[in-house]
Amino acid sequence: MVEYLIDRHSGLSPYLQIVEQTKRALRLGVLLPGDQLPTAREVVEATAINPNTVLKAYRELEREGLVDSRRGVGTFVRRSLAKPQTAADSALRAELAAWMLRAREAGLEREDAAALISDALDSGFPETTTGGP
Amino acid sequence: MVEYLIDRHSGLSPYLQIVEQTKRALRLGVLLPGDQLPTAREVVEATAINPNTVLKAYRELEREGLVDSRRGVGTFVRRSLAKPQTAADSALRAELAAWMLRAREAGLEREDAAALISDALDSGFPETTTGGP
Amino acid sequence: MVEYLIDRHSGLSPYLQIVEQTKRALRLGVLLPGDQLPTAREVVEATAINPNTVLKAYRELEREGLVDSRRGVGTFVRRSLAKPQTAADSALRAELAAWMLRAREAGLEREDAAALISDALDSGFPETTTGGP
Amino acid sequence: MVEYLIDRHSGLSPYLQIVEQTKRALRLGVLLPGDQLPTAREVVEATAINPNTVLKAYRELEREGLVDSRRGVGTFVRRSLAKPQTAADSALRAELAAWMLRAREAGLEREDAAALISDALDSGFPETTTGGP
DNA sequence: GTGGTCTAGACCACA
DNA sequence: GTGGTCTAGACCACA
Repeated sequence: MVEYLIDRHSGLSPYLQIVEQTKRALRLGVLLPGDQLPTAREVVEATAINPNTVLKAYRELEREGLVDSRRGVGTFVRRSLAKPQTAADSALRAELAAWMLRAREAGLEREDAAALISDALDSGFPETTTGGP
Repeated sequence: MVEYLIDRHSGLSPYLQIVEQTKRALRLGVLLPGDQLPTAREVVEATAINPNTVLKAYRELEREGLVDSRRGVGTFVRRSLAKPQTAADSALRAELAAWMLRAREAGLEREDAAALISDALDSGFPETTTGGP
Repeated sequence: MVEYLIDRHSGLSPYLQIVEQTKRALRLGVLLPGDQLPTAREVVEATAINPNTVLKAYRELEREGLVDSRRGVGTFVRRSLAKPQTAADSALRAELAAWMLRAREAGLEREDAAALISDALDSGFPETTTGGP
Repeated sequence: MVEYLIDRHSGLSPYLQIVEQTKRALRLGVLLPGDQLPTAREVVEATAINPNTVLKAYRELEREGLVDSRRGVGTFVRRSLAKPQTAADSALRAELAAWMLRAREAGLEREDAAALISDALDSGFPETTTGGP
C-alpha cells in the first residue's frame, strides 16, 4: 500500500504532491495494475488533509488514464509506468544507491546532493521546451 | 550571470522557483560571494514575470542571509553554499553524468530517471522530520 | 485576542509592525501555542490596512517557525517565546512599572524615558554585531 | 562626537535612524548647544551610506529647530533636549542600569528585556492617539 | 470562508 | 536607476 507524505511547507500543493507520489510509485513498479489506492478516508487519517483534496488528486490521475475510480468501491491502478530497467534489482538503482553513499561519505548534505542531481539531470535529459500558447 | 527559467506548469510558484534556482547556483558554486544577481528588470525581460515577484524572491533570499540588497545598486551574493566536493571537476559530478548517460541508453525517459533518483535520494538522505524546535 | 495598533508615522512599515507586535505578545506570554491570530479580515477591519499586508506579516512569522497558516482555517501560534521570568507577576515587571512611575513623577515625558531606556538597554545588552554567517 | 550606527536590517530607513540617534543624544545631554554634528563626509566614511541620506536627516533636524546648518561650515546643535533628571549621574539612570543587570542575571535576552520594556513604557506613558486626518 | 500568489501600478528611499 | 512597500483586485487551493 502506498503511503502519502504531505509536506505543508514544500511549496507544492497537497493535491499535486499526491499526484506526484502516485506517479512515482507507478514508475517504480510499487503500484501495479489492479492495485487499490488508499481510500480518501485512509489518506485523511494519515495526513490530516481534506478529503476533497485527495479526490481532486485521484480525479487528475483518472484524467490521465492512470487509475480508475469505481464509486463506492475504490480507486484502482489501470496501467503501470514501470520499465524493466528500473526494477528494484536493476543495475541503475544499485549504482545510484552507491553514489548516494559516496556523496554522504564525502560530507554532502541532502541539499548539496539534490543540487548536483538536478544539474546532472538537466544536462542528461534536457527538458523539452513547452513553447508558447 | 545566472539565468532563471520559470516553468509555469511546475506547480511551484514563480518566486519559489527563483529562490530554488538561486540556492542551487550557490551550492554549485555558480554564484560566488560578491556576484550580482540580475536586477528585477533583467529578470522581467527574460522571464515575463512581474518585478514584484522577483523582489519577493530576493527578499526571501536576503532574509536567509544569502544575499544583500542595496537600494539603487543591486542585489549581491553574501555567502557561498558551495563545498569543494561539488566542484565542477569533482568525481561525484562525473559519476552522475555517466549514470545519466547509461540511464538514457537503457531507454529511460527523464521522468523515469527522476523517479529513480528521488527514491534513491530519500533512501540515502532521509528527510529530517520537521516538527517544532 | 491580540489587537494590532498600526502607527503610520513610526517609520516602520505596517507589516513589520505586525510582526514585531506579534513577537512581543509571544515573548510576554500573551500569545500561547495553539492560539489563533486574528484573520486578515479582522485585522483589516480594525486597522484599515490591506489584507495582503497582513498576510505578508503572517508569512514572515510562519517562515520563522512561530506560527502555522492553515488555508481556510486560520493562522495559529506554533511555539511560545515566553520565559517564566517575564510572567505578568514577575518581580522584573513590577520593578519596571515602578520605575515608569518615578520617571513620570520626575517630570519626564515618554520620549525622555525612551531615550534613557534605549541607552540602558544598549549598555546592558550590547547588540551582537551581525556580520557574516 | 556622536557616532551613528546604521542597521540596514532594522526596518527603519537610514535617514530616520540618524534623526532618532541625534534626538536621543540631545535628550541624554550627549549633544549640547553649539556642538557640531559630524559632517556628511565623516558619516559617509563611518557608515557607508550616501551623503544625500545624511543631508536629508540633518535637514529634518533643522526643520524641527534642533540644529543649524551653516553652508561650508557645518551643522550645529541649536538647543538641548536634556532635562536635569536624566543626567548621567541621575538616580533614574542608575536604577535602570541595575534593572538591566538583574534581567540579564535572570537569563533574559535583549529581546525579552525589550518586550518587557515596551510593554511597561506603553502602560506608564500611554501614547497619545494621533487622531484622524 | 480563509489564506496564498500574482499582477499592475503608485510612491518612496537610496545611490 | 534600483530596490521596498503598499494597494486593489483577481484567481486559486483548501476546508
